[in-house]
Amino acid sequence: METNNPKYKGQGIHVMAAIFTVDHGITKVLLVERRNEPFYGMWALPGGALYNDESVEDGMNRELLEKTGLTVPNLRLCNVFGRVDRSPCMRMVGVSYLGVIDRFKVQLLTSTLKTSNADWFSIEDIPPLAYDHEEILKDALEKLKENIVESDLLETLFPKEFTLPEVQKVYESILGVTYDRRNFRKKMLSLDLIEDTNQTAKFEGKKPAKLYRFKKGRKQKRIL
Amino acid sequence: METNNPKYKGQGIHVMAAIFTVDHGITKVLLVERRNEPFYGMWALPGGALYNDESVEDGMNRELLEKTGLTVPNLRLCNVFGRVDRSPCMRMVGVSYLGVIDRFKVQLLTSTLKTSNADWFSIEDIPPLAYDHEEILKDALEKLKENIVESDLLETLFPKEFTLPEVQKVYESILGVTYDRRNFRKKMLSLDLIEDTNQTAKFEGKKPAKLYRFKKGRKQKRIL
DNA sequence: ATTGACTTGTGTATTAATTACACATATAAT
DNA sequence: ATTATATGTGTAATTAATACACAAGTCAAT
Repeated sequence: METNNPKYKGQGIHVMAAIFTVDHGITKVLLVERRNEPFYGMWALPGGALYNDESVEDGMNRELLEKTGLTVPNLRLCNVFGRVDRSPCMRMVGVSYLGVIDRFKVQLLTSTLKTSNADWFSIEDIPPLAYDHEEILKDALEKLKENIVESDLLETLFPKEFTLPEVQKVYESILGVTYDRRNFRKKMLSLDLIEDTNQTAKFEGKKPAKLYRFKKGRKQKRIL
Repeated sequence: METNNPKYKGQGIHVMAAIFTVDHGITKVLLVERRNEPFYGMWALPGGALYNDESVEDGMNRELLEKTGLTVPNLRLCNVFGRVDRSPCMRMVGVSYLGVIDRFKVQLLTSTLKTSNADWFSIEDIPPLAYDHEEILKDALEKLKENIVESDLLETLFPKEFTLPEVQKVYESILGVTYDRRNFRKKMLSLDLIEDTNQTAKFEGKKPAKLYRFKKGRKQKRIL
């Protein structure tokens, strides 16, 4: 077979994830600090080399768990990075994934075998990244804007109850726009996606906001 | 480096393209007949193994050219197929691309070193395909429906002049819907994407239709 | 040359969706 | 009690999408 043809020899697949969160109106991304060469000490998107005995998606989930302790639902393919020289050691094709999660509802591993730190960085203030991860992150942010209008990605951020001002703030942060509160509410309520829980919660400390939840068994829908 | 770790050894990347065309109102896809094992004699999406000295995109373009003689502009990433056992010989991660082209404006190579035939197949009547290409094609067709509303994909089908009934028929074929002629025309003309050439051509043999062309320097736009 | 069949081109009225906009209410802090 | 702040609510205006019918250019048949 072609395994011994030098044309194809020594290729590998690199998976990495851009996991976003919204923290008090600031869109942030999850980065890890490398404990090994190459790029020792630099920050990077969590990820690593794909094993032979796992699917690409399984590899992505394994790497995320190993390097950050997180299991992120609704991960989706983001892009493929295929430049010949994008990795200094061997020919690695990069496959990026996109996800969102509520950083306050998960516990981050800040040190693992291969990472010496992990943290959330404002997308306005990203340190220099290993490999071509700056390009990959920039691309993922564009895809995030296209994808956040999908209801199931939103549910990943709000798996239980949520208030409408919370949801609005997420959209405004990620998309970099502002919406009229009445129109946003009207739109969300008209989609038959969420239901009132008849409870209230304080979102930002003043008048209590109504709590909603996603309806069961709904279809994925475009929200905005 | 990790090259000798059996966990990562013997991985490869497979690129393949789902190239669509619309032929007299029928959506068709380009397939090639394999001249080699595995899957000898079966039809498959054009593609092959990525070389070490080429980017993923370059590899896709090379494979397309080698196996079909075509250069397809505006090729775009479609999906990644990462199951462990999707290729019988070695671990191959599949990367699929999506494109459209006017089959009457290109010359197809019907026999090459690795293919004994190439042809356009109605998407309603696809033969059994090699590897997991049936799944990949089905996925590509869904993505085509999402992507055909982009102006630059449309321009690949109509690089020079075109009539509005032609464009409408393409949409109706690919999306499987019908549009009111007046509303379709109004929408297309309102987008500031196309301009009148002040010429006419016969589209389907009766009253001559006006010829339009895409404006230069326009931005990509969502059409429907 | 006339007729019939076929396809293209055109405008308006209706409906639906989006946008713009102002005030009352619940809570916390003083 | 007063003040500050964030939440909840309805209606009018604008814009976009949809529904719909007839005239005109070409070709083929007579």
